[in-house]
Order: sequence, then structure tokens, then C-alpha cells
Amino acid sequence: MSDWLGPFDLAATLTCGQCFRWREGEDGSFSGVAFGRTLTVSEESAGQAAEDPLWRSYFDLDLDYGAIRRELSALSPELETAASFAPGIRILRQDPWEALCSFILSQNNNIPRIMGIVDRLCENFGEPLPEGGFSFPEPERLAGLSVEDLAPLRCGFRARYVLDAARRVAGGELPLDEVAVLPLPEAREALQTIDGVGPKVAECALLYGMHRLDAFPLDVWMRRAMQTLFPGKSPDFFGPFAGIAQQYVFHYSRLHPELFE
DNA sequence: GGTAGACCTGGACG
DNA sequence: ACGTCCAGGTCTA
Repeated sequence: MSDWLGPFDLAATLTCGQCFRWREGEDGSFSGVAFGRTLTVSEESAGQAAEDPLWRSYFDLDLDYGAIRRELSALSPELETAASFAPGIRILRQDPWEALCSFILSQNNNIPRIMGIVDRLCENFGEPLPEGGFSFPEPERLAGLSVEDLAPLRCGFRARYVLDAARRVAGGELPLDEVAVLPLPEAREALQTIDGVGPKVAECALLYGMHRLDAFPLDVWMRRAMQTLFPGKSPDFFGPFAGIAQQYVFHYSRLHPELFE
């Protein structure tokens, strides 16, 4: 029995490409850090985690994904197929800065390396946590650093992008909590004033970091999937929960590469 | 305003 | 072994 709304698939949620700080253990549990808290959780212990308000919010357990999935599934058979593949995916409520910074680091990069870079970012500049691991460094911590200071990350040309973002956010020029509630076009525009933030990264920051469920990241996988499964359709076809639709399609596509050969 | 090339890094592939 | 290609894009010309 679960006391949350709709299905919740821990593994799919943590491996569908929206976050970079969770690792799967030998026993199938996942360990990670969010908002300065560490957690090891399995499908079996998810109910216990859900009693903690922080994790309940993080995993977005109070939103009725069952109802949303039924709405989305009615839009097209292809979307129903994708959504049914992993109906328990949730859009995590991640920290806005962490999401923005992580997806800046993700550009033109591969996932194992992104995860390594984020690890090193936290180990070098985050705070050690009592239960192990490190917090994600605040923008204020990074704002005064130089590109050379970020050398240990081995993140290449992305270092100056991270620093630009950190300085703009820490300086109050780009208050993410205010950006989060702007109309979507204005929010996109504001984020894209950061060096190294284009349409894709801005959309990821909005969806994963600010829980803007109408945001619709279009990466190479999604472009391929759109052409094949939804030819001629644009993101607004998917409506106010386009971001959730995107996650279903993205995850489905990545695990069915044969559809795009 | 739209479109090729370059770009740090490091694992995969020949 | 060693060169080439490529990866959740974006910037520059």
C-alpha cells in the first residue's frame, strides 16, 4: 500500500535522465543527495521515505500522475504507448540552481562523464554531510572562483559557463525563485541570458529545477522521437503537462533505440 | 535570422 | 598503439 497519488517507479524516476546524483547499489537501492540531505532508498523503503516531507516533495508524490497520464494518453496512441512503458515516472522537484548548473555541464557531453563532473563539483566545493556525501555547492560558493579553480572538475569549456551562471544568480541579477513563476517565454529568455544556456538547457532548468511542467526540453533524442512518433506536431500539442509527456517519450525512446534506426 | 565549425574531455571503436 | 568519432548544445563567424 502506498499513500501517494498515482504510481511511483523509483528506478525509472531516477534513471530517466533528469538527475545526475543518484547511484544504484548492488541490491537495487539508490543512494543520493538532495537539498543537503542524503538518502538510500529502495522500492520497498519508498513508503518510509515518503513520510519525510522533504523526500515527499522531491519525488513529487502529491501530484496525481495517474490522472495526468490518462489525460496525456488520450492525445495519441503513440503517447499512450510511451506513457504506459514507465507510468511511474515522476518529475523530481530538484533545487533550481542544482538543475541549472547540472544541465549547463551536460551540454555536448555524455551521461557518465556528466555524473563524474557533478561528483567532483560537489566534492571540491560542496559541504561534507554528516551522513556522507557532499551538498551541491551554492552559487555564492562558486561565484568568486576562477576557471582555473574549476580545473579539478575537468569540465572543459563549460567551466566559464558555470561561473557566469553562479555570478548572475549569486549577484541577485537572476533570482531563480522569481524566474520560476514568470510566463514561460519570459523565463526562457531570462535563463538564456546566461552564457552557455541555450534553449535546451533553459528548458531543463525550468522543468527539472522549477517544476514547470509545461517546459519541453528538445534534445537530439527527443527530436528523433518527435519526427518518428509525432510528425508535424509541436510541443504545445501536449498541453500544460507537456514536460511530463516529454519525459515519458524520452525514456521510452532511449530504451527503444531500434525504433529510430 | 538561419546555418556550418569549433569546442574540453575521455571512452569506444577501428 | 594511436587516430577518429562522438556525446542531453551553444557560441561565433
